[in-house]
Amino acid sequence: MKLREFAKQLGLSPTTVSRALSGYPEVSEATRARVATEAMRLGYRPDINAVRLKTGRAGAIGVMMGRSGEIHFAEFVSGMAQRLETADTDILITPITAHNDDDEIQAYRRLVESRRVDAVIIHSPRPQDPRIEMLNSLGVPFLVHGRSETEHVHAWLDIDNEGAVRRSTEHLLDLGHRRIAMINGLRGKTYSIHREQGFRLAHQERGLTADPNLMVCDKFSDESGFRHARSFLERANAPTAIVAGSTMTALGVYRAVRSLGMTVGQDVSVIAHDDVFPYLTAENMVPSLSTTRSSMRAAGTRCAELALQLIAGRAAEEIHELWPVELILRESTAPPR
Amino acid sequence: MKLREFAKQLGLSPTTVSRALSGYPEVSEATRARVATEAMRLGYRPDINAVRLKTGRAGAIGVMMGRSGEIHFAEFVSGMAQRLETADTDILITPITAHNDDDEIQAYRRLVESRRVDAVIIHSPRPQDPRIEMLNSLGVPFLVHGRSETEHVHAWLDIDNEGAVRRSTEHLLDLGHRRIAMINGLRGKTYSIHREQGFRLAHQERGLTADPNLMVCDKFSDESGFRHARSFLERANAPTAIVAGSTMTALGVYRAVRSLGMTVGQDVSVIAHDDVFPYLTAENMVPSLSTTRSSMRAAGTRCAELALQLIAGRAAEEIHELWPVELILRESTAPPR
DNA sequence: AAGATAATTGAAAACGGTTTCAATTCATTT
DNA sequence: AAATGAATTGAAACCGTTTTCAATTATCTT
Repeated sequence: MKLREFAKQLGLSPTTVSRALSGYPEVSEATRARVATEAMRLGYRPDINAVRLKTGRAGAIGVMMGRSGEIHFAEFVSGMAQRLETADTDILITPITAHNDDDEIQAYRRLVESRRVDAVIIHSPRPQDPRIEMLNSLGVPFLVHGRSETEHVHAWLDIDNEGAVRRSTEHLLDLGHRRIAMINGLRGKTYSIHREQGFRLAHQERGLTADPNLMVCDKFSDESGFRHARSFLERANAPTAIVAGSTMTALGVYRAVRSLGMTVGQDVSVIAHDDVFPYLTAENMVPSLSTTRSSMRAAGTRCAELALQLIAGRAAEEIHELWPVELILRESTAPPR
Repeated sequence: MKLREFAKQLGLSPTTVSRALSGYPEVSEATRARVATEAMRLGYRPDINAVRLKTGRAGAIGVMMGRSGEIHFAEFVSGMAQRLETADTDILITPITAHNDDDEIQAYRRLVESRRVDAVIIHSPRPQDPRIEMLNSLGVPFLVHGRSETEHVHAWLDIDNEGAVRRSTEHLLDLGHRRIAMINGLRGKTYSIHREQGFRLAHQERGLTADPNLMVCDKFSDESGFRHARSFLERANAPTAIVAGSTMTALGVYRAVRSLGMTVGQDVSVIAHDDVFPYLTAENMVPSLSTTRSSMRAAGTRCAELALQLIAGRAAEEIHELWPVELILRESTAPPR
């Protein structure tokens, strides 16, 4: 059903009906109520594409999705959805399939220049991330989930990765551990750099030096956790504690520890960062896993809110949120043997 | 830049430019090439909303996302993206937040009646799923990932859940197990029913009866795997083998087995269904996990393809794909003690 | 009750493309 | 060279809304 037709059935002009449905003030309450009721009854709903064309608003936020099945992705998007369902705003998923930066830039251009989205959210930036300058020059509101060191203005929300790992490492050092390994995230990402910084700082504060041979970067997966932990623990001068990048990594670490006939929380302490996945909880692991915790879902919800604010005109330079991280001690960390 | 302006710069009419870019045959090759080059150079790109309005095609496929962080979701969508990136078709995520069917139906109406999407994909249907009749009556092309028993016509793609569990169970029975437990998926979903059927059939074929006390339904998570396995194994007449719903469930099952001082593959056999997540591989578990395997990402890719075919006009009644499942035996299944 | 003001309503012009139909150009045939 | 048909191009209508501006109706003053 079209507006024309619907308006005629009501004996009103399309103008008035449009105004009534869009909440304009100059329409009488009686009329508005009648229009709303009838729209429901007759099932009239504006063609969103006409609305978008006319208003210039796409009513959608774009999210870039990396090629590799990202474990965080579903939680983040689900969090976004929670905020956006009352905002009549859609979530548009765009795959980043590109192998070179140029292809990636084309993907953004497509989104923005053809007016598919009003704002874009990008993840896991690098310190000098070309995407940020790109989006800036495209003139589209965008939010960075994570941080970058680029001088270009950008709104961002990040968790305190440095503080998180600093605190986990301090905790392990306080327990008496002196050889601590870290299985970090992907090399080059800002969050990995921050985590490494936290790791080093905790050591420095105590006059110690983090051992570069005990630091490694890799993707967050059970398999990489296993492989690296195993390699660490088989060395002559094996670490007595391991800082893992995610609960999934920790899973592999646990496995590696067991596979060598050792016990987590006794022979080796393990602590990890937990993004809070409903299907894998640190508390339930055996032994329960000490973590730094920050909900990925909550980040998604907040990022959606901030993106809406950007669209509404809030300045990017005033949107910088650094979320603290909870330290939760459980059974997997204890003094070294 | 608008079409008018761009066309003027080229000294052509908007008509010709539009045709050149849309690949219509009646435009000379020379002109087409020039238009394409200049579009690239000057950065012209049609406003997608105008195109959508005029052509009536939304250029997007809608995917419903359950509220609870679904572990399968990212992989499925990522698979879809792989197919859709060359089809100039977007993926629209819509949260199903509804607690009652009515809200859910409203969500579909919104998608379809306001022409946001050309097709919809729904997941995990129940045997009598009201969504199917709903989408049918809305007249939108839709694809069901999973199966339903409704008499309403619908296109679907499903894996052979019954066959998968039948084969895993047969395998366990062949090894000599007689008390086998199953930790199934969510109650009421068709896939859970099919799996239960496979479980029962494998028993029946051998003149045995599946024990209803050893069958339970729950969500796929590490935690539920642990809880149920634990409860099974603590019973007087404990099972010697467990069929788990997912690798995540299996993780919990492994944990439960260990927590009771037993060993997977020796005291208890475990087999699970594996949707193939890049961050958690059955092969790497210790002991490596026997599975029935079917790639969720591949399903996403194929569902996207089928959705495009539906949009192109292919009849729903001729789209029914039942995917076989691989049985992969590893170390977690062995004869009972 | 008339005049002024405020509250509602409607007509028509966009928004930026696509597509129908008609006009023009070009190549081919006689 | 004229006639014919094919290949290109363009003018204008239209997709379904929103919004500007003008017109109408209701309410309030005096």
